[in-house]
Amino acid sequence: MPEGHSVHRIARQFAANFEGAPVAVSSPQGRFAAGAAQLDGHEIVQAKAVGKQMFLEFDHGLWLRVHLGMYGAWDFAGDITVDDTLASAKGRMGQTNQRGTVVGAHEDSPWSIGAPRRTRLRMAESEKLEPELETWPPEPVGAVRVRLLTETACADLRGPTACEVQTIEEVDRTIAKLGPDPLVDDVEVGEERFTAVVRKKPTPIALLLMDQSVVSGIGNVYRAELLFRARLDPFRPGREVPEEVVRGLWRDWVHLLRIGVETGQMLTMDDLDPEAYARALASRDDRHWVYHRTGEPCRVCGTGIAMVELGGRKLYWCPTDQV
DNA sequence: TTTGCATGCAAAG
DNA sequence: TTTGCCTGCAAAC
Repeated sequence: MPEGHSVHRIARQFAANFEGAPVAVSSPQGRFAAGAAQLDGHEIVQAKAVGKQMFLEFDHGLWLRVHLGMYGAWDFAGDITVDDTLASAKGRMGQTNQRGTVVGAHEDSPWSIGAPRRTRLRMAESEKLEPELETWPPEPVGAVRVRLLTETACADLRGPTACEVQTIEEVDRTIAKLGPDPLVDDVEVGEERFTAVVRKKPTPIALLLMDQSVVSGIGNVYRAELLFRARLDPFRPGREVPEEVVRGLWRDWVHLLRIGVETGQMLTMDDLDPEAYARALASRDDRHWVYHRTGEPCRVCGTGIAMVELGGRKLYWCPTDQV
């Protein structure tokens, strides 16, 4: 269940492991057989992420567009190398806590990015112990929509909302519909675009933050946390939010997205004191200000965290602090 | 053991 | 506005 940070990490994985070599493209599940045939045997020349969408450019000018949606995930296998920006996640892999649980198994790792998938993680661990028992290429697990396979690396996609072949014109059209992404667009230009749009709309700011045509990459977790960090009423119409507060939301998104891409986790309490922050890092249940904390006391004022369904998604906020 | 929920979107109705 | 995508997990039986 990825937000923008996961998709940028996936694109970096492809850039580090799949560019510049012929890729066997197949659809073990069958639903993408025609598309796979259009790409099979070509080289990936570029991996690009914009918001929650990822695009792989092949050497004959066709692109693969993937959107993971709620359930989608990529599983990587084989000789997967990570660049420096992903190395911290690799370092956490295989670490165990006192109960023997793999720390970070729910988080993005070099081997699995997207909705939680444990199967491939276990395979990656057993591989270290008994590499001679591993088969290559690995047997597809579940409904694999598309498999990208080089001599040394394998990527399986399951459960995506979107997986299609596009021309460059179609890619451009898709991207044109998206709001600014701090890791794609110049952050100053992005701030102006975001601020101008928000300040015109009568729509509640909570809905605008989730609107991918207003700003790219924010999902339900980051939405709730950004609003709390700004101490902003989620229902305030965009055009009634003071300009400096709107700009602050954008700048905080730039900040949180960078942390998310670096760590593979949606860390939103970095403004805590160091001790509390360390506790938050260590515990999955203690990680957010308001997200998924209905009825629990606000970490600042103690008021019960409120929740309503807005636009089909759950919105969490502190009715006392967010005004 | 079963049920329902979930970090999201697009297509169908 | 509703449905489908797919799967892991937590909560309820």
